Amino acid sequence: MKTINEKKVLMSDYLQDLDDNQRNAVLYNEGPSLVIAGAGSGKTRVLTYKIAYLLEQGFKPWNILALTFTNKAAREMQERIDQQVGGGTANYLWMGTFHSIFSRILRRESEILGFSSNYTIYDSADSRNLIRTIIRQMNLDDKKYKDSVVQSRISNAKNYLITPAVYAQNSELYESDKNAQMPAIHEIYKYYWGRCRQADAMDFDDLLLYTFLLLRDNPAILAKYREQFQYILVDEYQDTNSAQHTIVSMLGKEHERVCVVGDDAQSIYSFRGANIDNILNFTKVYPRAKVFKLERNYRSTQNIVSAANSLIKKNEKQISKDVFSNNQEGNKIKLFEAYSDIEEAEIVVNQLSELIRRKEYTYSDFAILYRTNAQSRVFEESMRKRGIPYRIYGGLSFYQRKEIKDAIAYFRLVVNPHDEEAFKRIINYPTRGIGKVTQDKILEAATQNSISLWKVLKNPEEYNLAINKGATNRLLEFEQMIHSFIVDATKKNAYEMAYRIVREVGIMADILKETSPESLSRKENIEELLNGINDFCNTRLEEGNEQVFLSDFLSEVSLLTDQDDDNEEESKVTLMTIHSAKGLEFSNVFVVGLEENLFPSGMSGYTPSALEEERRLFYVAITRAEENCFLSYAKSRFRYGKTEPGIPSRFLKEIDVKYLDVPASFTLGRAIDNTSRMFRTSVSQQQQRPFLHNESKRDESPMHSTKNLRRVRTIPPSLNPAITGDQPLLIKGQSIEHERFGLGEVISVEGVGDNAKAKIKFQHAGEKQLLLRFARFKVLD
DNA sequence: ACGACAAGGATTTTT
DNA sequence: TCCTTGTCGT
Repeated sequence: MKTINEKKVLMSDYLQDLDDNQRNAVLYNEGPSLVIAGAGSGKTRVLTYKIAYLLEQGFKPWNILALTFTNKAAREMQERIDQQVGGGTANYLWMGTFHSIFSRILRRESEILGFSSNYTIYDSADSRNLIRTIIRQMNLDDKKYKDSVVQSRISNAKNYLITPAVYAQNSELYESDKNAQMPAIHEIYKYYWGRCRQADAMDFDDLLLYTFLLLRDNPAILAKYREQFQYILVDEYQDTNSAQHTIVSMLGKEHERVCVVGDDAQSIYSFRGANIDNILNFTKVYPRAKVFKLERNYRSTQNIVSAANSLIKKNEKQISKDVFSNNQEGNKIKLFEAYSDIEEAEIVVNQLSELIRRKEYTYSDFAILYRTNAQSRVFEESMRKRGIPYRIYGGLSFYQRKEIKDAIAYFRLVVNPHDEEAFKRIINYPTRGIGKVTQDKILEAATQNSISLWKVLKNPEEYNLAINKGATNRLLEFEQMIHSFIVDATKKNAYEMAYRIVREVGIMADILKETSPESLSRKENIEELLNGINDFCNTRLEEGNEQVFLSDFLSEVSLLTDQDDDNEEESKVTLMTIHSAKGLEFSNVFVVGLEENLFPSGMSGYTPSALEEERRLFYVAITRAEENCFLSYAKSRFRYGKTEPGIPSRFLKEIDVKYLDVPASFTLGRAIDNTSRMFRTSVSQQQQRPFLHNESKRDESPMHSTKNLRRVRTIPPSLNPAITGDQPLLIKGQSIEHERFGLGEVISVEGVGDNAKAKIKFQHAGEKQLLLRFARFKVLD
């Protein structure tokens, strides 16, 4: 079905792997270009081939800036480029997420902005907590000032490059805040800004905003990066916010070798500040821009593509395009109607098992996509009953678990003692008799004097901390403990430090004093974390770094989320939200819960622009399917502890009916049938409900404990036993197999014993310098 | 300092 | 209904 295959491509003929439009997009590099890449049209292929082509044309990898939204996308692209150009060249590309690339720049240039190069990155929980603290300290009514709302307003401001000073002078913002009963937001923002600076911390939005300020206010620095980034590529341009858009324009200003790739029809992140106008207006901002449209869908059947087209046609705001498929016509999209959410799950699971039985699909060929995570439960239950293996995406990620955050908070404090959020998190965890009263006093003193909590702790007398002898001693003890870590952290490697901290600080002891299954899982998580740090160290050492510090680990980890590609062998049905499914594809897709007030979401307020985004979301959902797409809705649904009636989603009527296979009972446009709602609460419902929750509670913990842990590999930290002797282990010309880099040949060896290094040329991973003490490999001949 | 209990809220979430 | 957060009593 796929006309383009994934085989390794030779330099000379890879362009033949592209269709005309793709090839034109790859070959045009004279000025700005916009590649409109319809769903399934080979967008990543164009990007990777383009970069390979640029390298071939003589661009140096470090002169190419390629920005993505996820680490995963960056990683995948890097791998694919590496396969094409080899030699490890791809490692020198400036390729990564906006946030990781910008944080790299900021660490380098931090001083001029008044930050240290070890600045902490606050995640959104940190920033929300700080905002909550500030609201309280300002004696504002936290009923009116909801931390999440304030946070999102501040975040929005930052995404539009509005600093606190500018915010305070903007009457429009003030009016809007006043109307929302929150006239003091500009002040909260001001304090929040100052507090982050005192803490030597940036939140995610700051990484963009400070990059902008850096470039705007320092012509020499701007010139330097303009010169460095000779070519700029941006993936998923429809998801960029104003800050990202502006920074890209600044960097690309002179040469305008800017290529952005995206699909306006798949813009589904406006709630995170993404501005669809960035892609819609690209040609206005860059009048010379050449537009390439990739309209051939290689993924889905004609029916699926046509159905999706007929839906998205209803949107006003879009770039005209004519996506088509030359694949088989395929089956119509089948619509299922269910009485209840439970029945919906039954129908879906039945259909799924039937297809597996008949048509040689395996579990991993199926995805169940929904609008909200809460919808997963019934499907889980249904599949569990039938013994169908499944995997749920979403929920708490590894790095959001309490024990992991606790441990990392210690690491953070050691690397940057001014980190307020880390400080507050662990000052009394594990319990060491520093209670709320003492903490509040420290916080007050720090706020009054505009300094970090750590400075107060270092110098309690100077700030007249009115605390008793006992508390003073305990604070001193804490300070000394952290101090001793700080001293070591610039000498010892990250793993050693982390291990020591986790043990000495008493986190492990605290976890182990319980014996529940949960605490076992917590212990395992901490171990995973340590193993991950160990892995991280080893990788860095193999790459030739002399030493790897805790700060090195932290600067990476704060921008990681574990959108793991899980290497699970077992085939499983995928359950996820539509948002998380973007970019993925499955043979068979079920899009469920197509009801008013759910999809489109009731929270959207049904404003025209929100509805358009919901519609795009539906478009994304349908276009995930390669062969079969199924839609379903339930006439009643259990939500927030109550059963609620469901009306078929308006979107169902928007798909041209000729691509649909609808049940006899379903009349498009019909008003809901009142009688059918009444059935919902009858027998089966009431018996199944409690059963469902008991079951899921019991079974979920093992599922969750193993879930998401795959990010870090569990390899025991051991030195390579073969290397401990003094004799040279490797000789030039030998073949080895490395655990991560695969087959390779020894090019040269230098040093002996612990310091022995070898240069290895790997078949796929390019040339690498390995410190043999740490490298994990075996000699082949 | 911690457990028990009530109250309130409840999309989506690449970093 | 479930989760998080805050308060109260010990």
